[in-house]
Amino acid sequence: MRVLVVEDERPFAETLRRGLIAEGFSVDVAHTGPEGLWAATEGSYDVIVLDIMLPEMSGYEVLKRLRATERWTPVLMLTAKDGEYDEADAFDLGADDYLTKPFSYVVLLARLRALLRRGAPARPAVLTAGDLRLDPAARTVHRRQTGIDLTAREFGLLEFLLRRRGEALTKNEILTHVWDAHYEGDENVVEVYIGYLRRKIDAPFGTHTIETLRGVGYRLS
Amino acid sequence: MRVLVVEDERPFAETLRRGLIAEGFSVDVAHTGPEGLWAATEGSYDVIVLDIMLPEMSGYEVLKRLRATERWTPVLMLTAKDGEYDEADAFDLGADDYLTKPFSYVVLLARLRALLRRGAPARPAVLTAGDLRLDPAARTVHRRQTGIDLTAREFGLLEFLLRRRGEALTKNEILTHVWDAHYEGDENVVEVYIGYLRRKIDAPFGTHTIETLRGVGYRLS
DNA sequence: TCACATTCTCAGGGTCCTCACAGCGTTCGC
DNA sequence: GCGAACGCTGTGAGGACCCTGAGAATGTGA
Repeated sequence: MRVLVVEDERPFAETLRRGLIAEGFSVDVAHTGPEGLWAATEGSYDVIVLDIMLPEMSGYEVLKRLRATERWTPVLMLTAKDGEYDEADAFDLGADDYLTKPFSYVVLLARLRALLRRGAPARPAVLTAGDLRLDPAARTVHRRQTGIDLTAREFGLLEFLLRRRGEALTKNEILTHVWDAHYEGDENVVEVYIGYLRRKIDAPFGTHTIETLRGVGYRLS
Repeated sequence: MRVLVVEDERPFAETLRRGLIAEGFSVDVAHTGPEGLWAATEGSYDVIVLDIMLPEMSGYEVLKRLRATERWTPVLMLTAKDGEYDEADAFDLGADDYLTKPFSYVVLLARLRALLRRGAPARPAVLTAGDLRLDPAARTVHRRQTGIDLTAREFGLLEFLLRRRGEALTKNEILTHVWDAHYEGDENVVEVYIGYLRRKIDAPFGTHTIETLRGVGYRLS
């Protein structure tokens, strides 16, 4: 099992390396963000331990760029308690687990093994946007700790928006994907359902996830 | 496989050249920025090794100008540890990888091979002009770190100008492309929307992106 | 069969965009 | 330096566009 450790504090990285090797892992270490990104992209690791505070390029950025290349190697992020970034960000970007420094070595090992057991997901199982999470398999939606009940249509719409997060989507596009390829009705039905979604996923939380692009369609942040 | 090496320190450039030839590459060397830019633009290389510190024109500038001509040859940048520019800049400008001097020759070779395997990246989706960026898919516009809100018409106009960057465009041409092929109204509407755009993308930033060509039309730098 | 949830249609109302127009400033030719 | 052509911009009307509440139609479970 190959592990990549991206960590700039050399003594700490060295301790980790030795410990993991003792456990039978094969370990590579990178000390900067770009170095880590390159290794993660080119090497074939089974799991990556990624510090958030890194020189030159943050772990945050490394993870983002790695996922942008469609590589879904499990990543365990190390976050400082008082850091600029937190767990929400980590999950948002596609981290599979995280640990807050300082942590016990035993816990790290346990989490690593858990990640390895799980294996690399073909693609992230859960779709997220900020603290909004949608699990297509379980057909559940959560914001923060709260579960949200959606009807089938609402769920389909939200899933589509999440899968194309950040893209501007026309009502027509939405209709053909969420409704039917040859749907003949009025586009207004999309507006109506966007309204329903907003009342369930935004209004109660004071958030503003779905943007209206006048004359174009909608976009999920 | 053709490699272009742009590097001003001649002994170092020569060492690189010999090494790469020994590996079976076909190698050209340029010793200044303009020379390198010309070679990169005119020749058809599979990969370019580009030093950042160059006489006359920095590697930074060479890369920017090369990408401005819509050439997406993979570029590996060589950065000095204490340099004025860093890796973040390199990536931002469209470098595909970079190495910090001093580096091991073996590492350079490995990275070069990785770049060649990956092949030339597809043309990036975003349209840019200086620090102005427009993403057609997301329908977003940014200048520096700031997001800019545009109406549908404004967005359509800016996208058209960006796609034909550097070209002189008559109002008529603009009307038929951004408005409608058989638009019957006054050409003044173009002037009006150019005005709107300038107030949003130029005035707040003290820039001057859209030129007026009196008696002709407009041109985006 | 009834009650309820869900989907979808429709129309009213508010908001923001688009564009015409006219006056003013700028540039250019003579 | 003058006049005319050209471009810029403030104002405001009209309308396209979006949101929403009401309720009909359809589906579903008890």
